[in-house]
Amino acid sequence: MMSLDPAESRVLDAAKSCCERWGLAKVTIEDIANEAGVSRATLYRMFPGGKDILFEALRVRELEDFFTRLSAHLDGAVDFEDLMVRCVMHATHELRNDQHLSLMLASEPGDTLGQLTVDGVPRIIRVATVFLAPLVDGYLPRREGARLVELLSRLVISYFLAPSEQVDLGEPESARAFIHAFILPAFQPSLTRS
Amino acid sequence: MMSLDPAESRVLDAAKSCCERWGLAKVTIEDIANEAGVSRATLYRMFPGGKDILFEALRVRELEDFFTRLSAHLDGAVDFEDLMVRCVMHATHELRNDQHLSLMLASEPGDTLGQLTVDGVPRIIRVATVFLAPLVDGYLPRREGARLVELLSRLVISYFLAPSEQVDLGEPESARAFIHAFILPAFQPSLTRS
DNA sequence: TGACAGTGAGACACATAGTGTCTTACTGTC
DNA sequence: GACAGTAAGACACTATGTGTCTCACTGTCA
Repeated sequence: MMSLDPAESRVLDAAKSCCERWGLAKVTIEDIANEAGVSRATLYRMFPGGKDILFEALRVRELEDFFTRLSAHLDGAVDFEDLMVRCVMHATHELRNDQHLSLMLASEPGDTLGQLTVDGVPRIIRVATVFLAPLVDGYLPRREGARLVELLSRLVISYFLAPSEQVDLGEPESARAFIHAFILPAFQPSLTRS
Repeated sequence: MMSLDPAESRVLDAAKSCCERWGLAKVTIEDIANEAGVSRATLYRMFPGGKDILFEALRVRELEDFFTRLSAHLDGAVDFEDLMVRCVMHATHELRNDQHLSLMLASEPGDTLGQLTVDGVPRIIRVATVFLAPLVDGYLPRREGARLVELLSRLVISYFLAPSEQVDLGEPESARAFIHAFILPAFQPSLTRS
């Protein structure tokens, strides 16, 4: 999406690492400014509104990075089913390997869960749609594609947070079976090809 | 040494884990009280003086635990040299494997180094002497024993903080060679046996 | 050279959070 | 039923963080 200037990016990196060290609740604007090597004034100039706006920006950046990495794994998909399977599989892997996320879940479960299940979900779905819609476009009408992306986003998050004994979306066979059983039937009628 | 009552011990555990989560600078008395499941009032009753006194007590406890574990490895020593070698070896291992210590060194290098090199050293040497003097008593006069313990304490700390390319006090052969070359000659004349 | 945008430093009033001390009421024990 | 120990919370005080400003400095353009 829109790329930040290097200074802003440095500040977000600082926010991230401060957050990992002390937890969201304990970080101060001053900590972040020091870590980034900028003055507090500059930080307020970049992110007017302070901590809230800053961490909001950080979440947006992380989210876009997430989907950028995810998209990279989706290029070679040979058909619709394959695309879906890769999508949920790699999204699941990304979530499971996300160092920052697991630290946040450990130290601030409340806020972090909120970001994954309540407050943050609309944004997640919005960003997911922006990134994934182009890939689905070849297979489904735009509206159906959006519905699909939303559905998969919710499912991946749910299975990540509360793993199932039946389904492991990180495993190719399991993911494929899942997609085959629950996703394809619902969207088959709208499929414009493959 | 003197054993704390269970409640005080719980508070110190809480202080330790809070400290690991947020760093010494960011912990509040309230955090610790909550973690320990006691009221702030009780905590002030146990440790009048607040945070300083509390963390002082924690350091004392950690130090005594350290030497208690160390002593356990020293029982089977067959002669003076063997005792010295086991001592520096296991002390070095303890330091290297100390989770809490390495977290502190990573997140608050300044204060932690202070505790290992400046402010804390007198206490370390005092506690080391109390714990180790009895073991050395059979070999050296009391005064010489104290000098030895102090010397070894300083050396172990130094080699732990700044590993040498020549010497690894965690390795049996290296530790033995070191003791043989630098410690024994200085104390041989005072040795009352073996 | 002189305007200019961006910055760091720090003053500031304000808000929030933490501290240390008390009083009160509750709980279990002897 | 006295007693010790505690939680809860009121309290004044302090420290820390916040958000906004001003000002002086620096490098970059014309």
